[in-house]
Amino acid sequence: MSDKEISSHFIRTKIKKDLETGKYKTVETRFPPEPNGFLHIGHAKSICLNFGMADEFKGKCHLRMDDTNPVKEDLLFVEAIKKDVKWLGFDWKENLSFASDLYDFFYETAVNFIKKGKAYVCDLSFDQMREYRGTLTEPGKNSPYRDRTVEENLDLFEKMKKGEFEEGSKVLRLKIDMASPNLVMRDPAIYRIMKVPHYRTGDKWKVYPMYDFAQCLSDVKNGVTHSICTLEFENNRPLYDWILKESGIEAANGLPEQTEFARLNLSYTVLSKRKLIELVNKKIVEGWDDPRMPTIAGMRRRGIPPESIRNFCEKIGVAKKDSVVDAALFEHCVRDELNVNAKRRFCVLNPLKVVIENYEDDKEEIFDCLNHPGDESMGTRPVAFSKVIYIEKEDFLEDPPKKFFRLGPGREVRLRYAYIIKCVDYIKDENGEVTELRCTYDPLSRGGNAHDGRKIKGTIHWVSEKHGLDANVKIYDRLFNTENPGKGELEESLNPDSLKIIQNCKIEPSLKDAKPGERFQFERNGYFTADKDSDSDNRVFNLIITLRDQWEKISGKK
RNA sequence: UGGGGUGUCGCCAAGCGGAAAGGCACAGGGUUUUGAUCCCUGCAUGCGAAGGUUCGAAUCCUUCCACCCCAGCCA
Repeated sequence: MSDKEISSHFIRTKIKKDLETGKYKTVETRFPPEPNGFLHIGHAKSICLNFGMADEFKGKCHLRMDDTNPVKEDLLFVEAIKKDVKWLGFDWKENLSFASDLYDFFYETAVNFIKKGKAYVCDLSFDQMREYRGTLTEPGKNSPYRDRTVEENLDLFEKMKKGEFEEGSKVLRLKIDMASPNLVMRDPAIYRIMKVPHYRTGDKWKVYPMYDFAQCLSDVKNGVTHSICTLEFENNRPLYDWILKESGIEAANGLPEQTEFARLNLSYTVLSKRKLIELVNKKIVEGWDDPRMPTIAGMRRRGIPPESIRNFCEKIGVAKKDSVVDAALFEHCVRDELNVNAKRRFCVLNPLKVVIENYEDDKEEIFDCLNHPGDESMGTRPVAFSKVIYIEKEDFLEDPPKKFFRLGPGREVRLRYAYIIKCVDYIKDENGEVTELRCTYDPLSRGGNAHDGRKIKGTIHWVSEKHGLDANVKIYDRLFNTENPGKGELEESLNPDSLKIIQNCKIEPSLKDAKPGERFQFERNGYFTADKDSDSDNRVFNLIITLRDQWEKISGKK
């Protein structure tokens, strides 16, 4: 990729400047997911940004599990996250860490805050706490427990840790300013009692640190310089800075600095963890890796190449403006990648039988078909041809319009790589549905070119009845019908046709042992990959994405 | 009506005082044994609005408007 393709964004500009001015000697970033769900395309933006900046400036990027809430987190998610980051093409090397590894450090730091008179144990209930906090327009008031002595606080916090108090009865708070116009600074709670075992530390702890406390401390501890997060944490930045400064911690790389960017929103899908969990729990989709999900796992199963996700993340840019990226841009990136790398194959989705009357009954011919018409280095594969073949039902019309470049009574069409055929008759069943075509072929058109130079406008794909194999194909479409399904109930905007299963499709023999992860273009139909449930007895393909279809527009307009 | 942010083409997004990049989408046209790909062409006298400063403003100043975030012992 050449430099001119990469337009700069404000974070890259900032890092460059920080390095030039010597503010930081090195760049260390981090991607800090909470292991309470699967990663999605929105996370991919953050992953590409964080790992991307580290790579570009020869720094490091940490993968840190932000696990400070034992009731939500699970090892299952940790493993899924690691798999997804790796699949996307990033390597955290030795820099994998867990906030939970730092629990002792957090605790000691909290104790130091108490000793300095900067933190206190507060007995206010949830409701009282809310009352004392004030509102957006009115200042809060000091907690009656705010002036406990250092000794008392130390003793109480120690007892909290030992589990001597009920959950919810006490919290440890920072002593900042209850009148601050920024609610985050109104004596935020940094430790709460949770008598819940943690998936990594077991039942060692009865108190757990909260986000604001753990995030900045994890960052310094990791040696992070540029702490990149999303816009909603902008209000938390003063607290991030306050904690680091007041902690007095010396950092080899200098204190980390938080920079916020706008999270990704994509039209026609949802990216909030809550909504995604809802889709899974309500069984609207088959699971986190349902190919319709915007999760990394779903996209992987769908067949979307990781390169296209990375390219997409580069194309959308990084800024501070709330925005909704057009799903069409993502689709473009997927097609762009697949067009270059997917091998071409034949698959007839809705078979219509064609008998070539003047072709010898038992004759067979093998055609060498290009794996990629634009890239000869990808080679060829042999495809067998015979008297009876299948073509797409929609490639024949009884009464075709002038612009229909396919088959109709008396019309000619080219069978790709094979022969020119002409429809001489067709058979219908009692319902009036066309069930079989009778055609003749032009023996002098072997390979597809007419000997007399006549122009054949249409070219269609085909599969030999004798040689072809059966397959089931899952045709996926967007999960939602509305641009912003995030508003309102999910059910209201679901696309009822987001999954259609087509059975008894005909595929060419070379597709027999296609494996998940191998991606093909089924010519004229779209890009497909073998599903994880596919095997050589029961082949199942997933539609990754269709080809752009000009005909759809032309015919739709008439 | 507290504080923090953001407003440049339908959707993203460069630009940072010298005179509106690029991508997607869309619309034309060309090539084509995938109605795919590819290749041309078009697409903001305008930068949320109004004033002002300047020879010159999307870029500086003033006022206004719109939208987003914050009152979890979530992250």
